[in-house]
Amino acid sequence: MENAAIADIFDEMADLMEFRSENPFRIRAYRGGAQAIRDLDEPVAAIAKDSGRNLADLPGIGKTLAEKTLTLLETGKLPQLEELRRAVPVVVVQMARIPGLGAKKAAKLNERLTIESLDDLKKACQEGLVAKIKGFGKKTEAAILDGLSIAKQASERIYWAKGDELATVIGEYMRQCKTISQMEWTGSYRRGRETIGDLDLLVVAKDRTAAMDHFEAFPGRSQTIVRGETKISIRVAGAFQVDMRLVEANQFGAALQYFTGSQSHNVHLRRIAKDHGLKINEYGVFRVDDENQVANEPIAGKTEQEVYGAVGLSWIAPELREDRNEFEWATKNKFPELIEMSDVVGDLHMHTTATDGTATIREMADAAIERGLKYIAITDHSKRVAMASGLDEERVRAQWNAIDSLRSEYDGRLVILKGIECDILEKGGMDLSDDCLAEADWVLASVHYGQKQPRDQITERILGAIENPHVDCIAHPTGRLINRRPPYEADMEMIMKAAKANRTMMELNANPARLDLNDIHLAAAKRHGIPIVISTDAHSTDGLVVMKYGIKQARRGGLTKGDVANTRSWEQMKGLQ
DNA sequence: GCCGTTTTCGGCCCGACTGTTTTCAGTCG
Repeated sequence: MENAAIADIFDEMADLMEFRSENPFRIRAYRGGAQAIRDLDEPVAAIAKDSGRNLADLPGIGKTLAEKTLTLLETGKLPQLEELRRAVPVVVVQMARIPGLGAKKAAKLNERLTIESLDDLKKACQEGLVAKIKGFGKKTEAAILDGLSIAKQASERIYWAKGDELATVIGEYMRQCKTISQMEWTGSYRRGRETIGDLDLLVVAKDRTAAMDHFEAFPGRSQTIVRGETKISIRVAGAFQVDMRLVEANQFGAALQYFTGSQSHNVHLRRIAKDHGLKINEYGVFRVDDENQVANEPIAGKTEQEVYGAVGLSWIAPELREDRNEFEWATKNKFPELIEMSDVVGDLHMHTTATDGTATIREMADAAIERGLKYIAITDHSKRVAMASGLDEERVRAQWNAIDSLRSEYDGRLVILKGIECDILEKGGMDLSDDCLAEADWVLASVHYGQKQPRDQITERILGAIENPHVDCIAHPTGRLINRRPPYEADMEMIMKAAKANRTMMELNANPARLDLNDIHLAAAKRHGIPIVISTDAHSTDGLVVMKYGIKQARRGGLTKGDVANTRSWEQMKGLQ
């Protein structure tokens, strides 16, 4: 059983325990355990097998969760989970996803009314039955009816790239509001998570009412969820939630830290503050005396640097704030110097009109020069990908000849490499002959068919490609599409060991729907010492723009310039192959 | 359920907003 699957089970247990009003700290412990296992950069199964190590030594995992993990590894099942699933009706879980309803209210509704589906709930609201229950009223009833229609949309997380577009549009609109003197996006968007659940804007404004009015007048707004003294939430583009918080200028750093999260990062930071006799909230850092009295005046808060500095830590890049290794690094002030967009000098995965791209080699080359790149590899599909009219050996050689004759024209400006994205066949082996692959400057190997093969089979296929001496890099190594398609069942630990042993690189595909490898895998690859290649997989000249999303993901994985191969010149790259 | 320079019990991050309340629970982040 993979780490992610075990983590999902602990998370589900935490969710279900909420419906049973269990001790909230016990619930938090399960969530903490889930995160600890999800964030491991090695398989928990490997630790369990190692007689010299103990699962309970992992932070956040104690005796109980260690035992449950072992049970899951051995049997694939957990009796306590089955029990919880039986105890909590599915419809209650569904109800709790409606904005405004939580576990407690959903459980109460189920207890007082006969509700077996969301349709039953709708009917109960329409008949006025909900408003009669103690603790519920007319407004809650109306809110549930409203929430029912957007429950699915509202709970959907969007790609970071899509969030980036929205944030840009809203940001430009908000900048027209003259009373706003300071403004910054916070939350998971600032941390660069691959998906975004909502957007959070932090603002300093002289006239708060005017700032809120301006926000509420955003042309894309469909609804105002709440509006108070310091916080307003609206829905835009259908059901997507955008929050704005107003703070004083001397609180900006504290609020920025607070709202950037992650939640578990904040919990950890506040615990450290407590040990220092301090208290951190969104208004600043405050001294707490022996009597537990909190001082009126903050000792820090204007900048994030001040806030972290107050507890003896150096500033932590938002991409690292997931309560993984960042506090250890901050204590020693030994952070990885995270990669920057300007470090990238080459792009080694792109398509042309020869297969499913929309631009010619020349157009891609010109676009690459405009972006300041020094080299690109043209990597069209191989023949197995018939849908994209993949290249057979004759056509790929013709393309390489064309590249040869273009080279002099681009001499000194851009190196164009003869590449291929060669399919790893379902039955194993490469789609083009070794003789052919040997003629290429750059060979990507990737799985497009038979993605649902069992673990052993698909792992073997990928291992075969890694061991092929002509293959330079494994493209989109897990095949996942965010929110749409799960990763291959492949054994990533085995794949990484083989990649290291065979000097095969691994791709971070920067397409916002892929971002493959993910942050955890990137950290694992770094631990193994495998060079990562960040590539756009562009199918048009505009497609080259996605490199920035890859950089964001790489930073979350803790990668430095040195960890990423295409920050080197092509001459130096050849040494890695 | 986890954890320990307060170590085997007793804590566990912190606050805004809403609705239905007459002082607070639930939800959300």
